[in-house]
Amino acid sequence: MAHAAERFAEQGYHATSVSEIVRGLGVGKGVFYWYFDSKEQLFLEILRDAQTDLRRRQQQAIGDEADPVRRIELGLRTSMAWAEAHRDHNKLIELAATDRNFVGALRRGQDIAVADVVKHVKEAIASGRIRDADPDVLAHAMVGVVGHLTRVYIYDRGEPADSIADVAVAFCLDGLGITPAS
Amino acid sequence: MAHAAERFAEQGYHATSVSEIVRGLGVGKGVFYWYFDSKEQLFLEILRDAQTDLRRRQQQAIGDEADPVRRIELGLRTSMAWAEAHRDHNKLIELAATDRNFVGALRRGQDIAVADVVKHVKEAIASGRIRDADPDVLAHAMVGVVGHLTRVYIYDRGEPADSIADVAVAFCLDGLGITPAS
Amino acid sequence: MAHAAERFAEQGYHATSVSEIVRGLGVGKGVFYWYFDSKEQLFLEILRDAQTDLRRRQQQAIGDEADPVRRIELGLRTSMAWAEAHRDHNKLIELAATDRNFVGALRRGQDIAVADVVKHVKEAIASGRIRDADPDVLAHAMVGVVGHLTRVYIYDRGEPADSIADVAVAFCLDGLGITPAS
Amino acid sequence: MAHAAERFAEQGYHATSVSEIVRGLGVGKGVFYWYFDSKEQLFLEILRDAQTDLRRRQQQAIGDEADPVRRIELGLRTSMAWAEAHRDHNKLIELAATDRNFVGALRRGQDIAVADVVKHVKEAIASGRIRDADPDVLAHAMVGVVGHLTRVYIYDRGEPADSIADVAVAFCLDGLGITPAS
DNA sequence: AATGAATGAGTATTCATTCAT
DNA sequence: GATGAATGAATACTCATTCAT
Repeated sequence: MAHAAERFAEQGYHATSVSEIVRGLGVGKGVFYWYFDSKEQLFLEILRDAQTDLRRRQQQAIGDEADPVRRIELGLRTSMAWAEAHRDHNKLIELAATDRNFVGALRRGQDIAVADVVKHVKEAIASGRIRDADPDVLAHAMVGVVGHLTRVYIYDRGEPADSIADVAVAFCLDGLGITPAS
Repeated sequence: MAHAAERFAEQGYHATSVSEIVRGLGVGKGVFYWYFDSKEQLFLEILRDAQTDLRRRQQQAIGDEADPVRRIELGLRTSMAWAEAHRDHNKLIELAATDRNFVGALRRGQDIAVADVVKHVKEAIASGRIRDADPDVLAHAMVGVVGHLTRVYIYDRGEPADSIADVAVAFCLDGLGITPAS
Repeated sequence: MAHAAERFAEQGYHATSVSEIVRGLGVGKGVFYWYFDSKEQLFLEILRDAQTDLRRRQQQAIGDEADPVRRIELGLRTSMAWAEAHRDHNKLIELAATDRNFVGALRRGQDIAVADVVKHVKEAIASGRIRDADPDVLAHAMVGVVGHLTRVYIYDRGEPADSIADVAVAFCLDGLGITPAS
Repeated sequence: MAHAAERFAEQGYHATSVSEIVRGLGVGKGVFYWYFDSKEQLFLEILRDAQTDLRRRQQQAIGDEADPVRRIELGLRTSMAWAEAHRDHNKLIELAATDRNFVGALRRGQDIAVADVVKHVKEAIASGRIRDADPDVLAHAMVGVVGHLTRVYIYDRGEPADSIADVAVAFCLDGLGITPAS
């Protein structure tokens, strides 16, 4: 799966053939179909693992932090750090977004991720720390910021995740209309 | 080109065959190759037209507005309105981002679009209206917000562009650290 | 036809499209089909003209020469000179030999050409100037010599026709078992 | 390869489709591309094998014959016998001569074959058995005789190789200006 | 468990030919 | 006489998937 993820990330789903994947591993085609029903299922499996892994990292990072705003910040930073460390898997997530066959599975995972953020946002709104707006939209806005900045700065321009994360966090927290913790 | 854009948007580039495009138009396969050198060139042509059109709309919308912050806001709103009216073309732009063959052409167009925004941001920073940060990153952050909210709310959930644009604008302007015009 | 002959000679029959022929002439496709029923018929027409022209040249060259051996020699030399001057048409003749659709037409012309030579050979045999062998075979042997030497020396190596013709004639006349005219 | 050679010989290279080749063998199209990179490569492979085989036969036939003139004669006879037994492969050689894509490969093989003959001719000239002329031209003249007589008499008219070989040999040896071995 | 030869539907593209203008 | 847009059958080639070994 790691090898396949690499190939998919580099060349896209269609441009990567099963032949190429197994050749790169030095195994026969039969063994591929022993473990996976189809190329599509392989992709979905990698995708699910990626989403699961990202979520676990975020939960670890947030730990038992009490401040919801701080939790949001940790989530954003973890996203970018994870994306930097897992280029291939993150590329797969982008890939899945533009393919009819995968967009469903992708969304299921993303809904969960967004729900996590929404929880923190709601809490912060309740305590007056964040301007009163639709928490769902706010969460998605942050997802958009982090995703795009990752793509442009970390992937395309090769900048370090944490320096760009500083700007992303500043933009997002301001965008949420944060009032400093009293 | 309109019909092809529709098919590409719906099914993706690879899943849409030349056969299908011409069949849907009730014409022969040869006529396709009379007008386009290849399926790839067709896609690129549609992509370029889409990017050109979006940019023209933005320039029209901004007109000769003097306030840079207001120009940014108009740009954001126009993006979302255009995306709502041109679902297919916007989908194509998303598609292009995940395909090696198109990402180059896409980026060329996007660099121009971002440069437009960066100009306004720089001006606003110079006049102290926006927090002093890398204008390039700020512009990209806004692109991320608008793109993602469009995808999720306008496309997937079918909400009207202007109501979601209000939230997007609020998030972005706050994210820029705007100080109200004195 | 001259232009088409050139293209066919250079690229072969299949590799030369009707589009290319008319484009090179700056005319539309319609006019092509006004003058010719098909690409195949065009080829056959050029072929027939080429064979006719070669034969006329040979008859002119031979004139009313009385000596049959001398007539043979003149025929051989004229063949090579003509091939040098009409590279394209000669190439077409070679091309026709390997294509089912043209080999029939080609053979009809070649049979006539060979018959001309056979006449001289028979006469020379009758007068004891040439060894008594099947005149048909002898004629074909000479056709083989001239054709192949033309291909190799005149076309591929660009040598002048008359110098190579000297050797070809010597080989052929000796091959016929000529006894010097008494 | 045998089946493909047959189809190519009968219909020509372009008129023979990969589909037809595999259909005739009762196998799928994929298996063709498992063994060959392309239709072109298949043709080249058959061509090379044919040329290699012909040369081996000639070398076997000549053995350690001491007389260069006799070696030439054996070479000529072997050529015609081989052509009779390998109609398809010989046709392919003719086909290759008129196709830009194959003429290079063809020539490489033919240069070797001619070089073999030239060696014998040179030796015979040195010992005064053959008239002093360019041995290269003489060799090519014989190639022309044998090739053409094969085409006309063995292939088109179905005559036995050895009877026509007698005439070809007589013509060629006379053409070389042979003086009987003293 | 594993191989890799075999399948065949599917793809992009070409090109001789037609015909409304 | 002439144009060139339109046709569609045909072509070489790919690749996810199967299955006898």
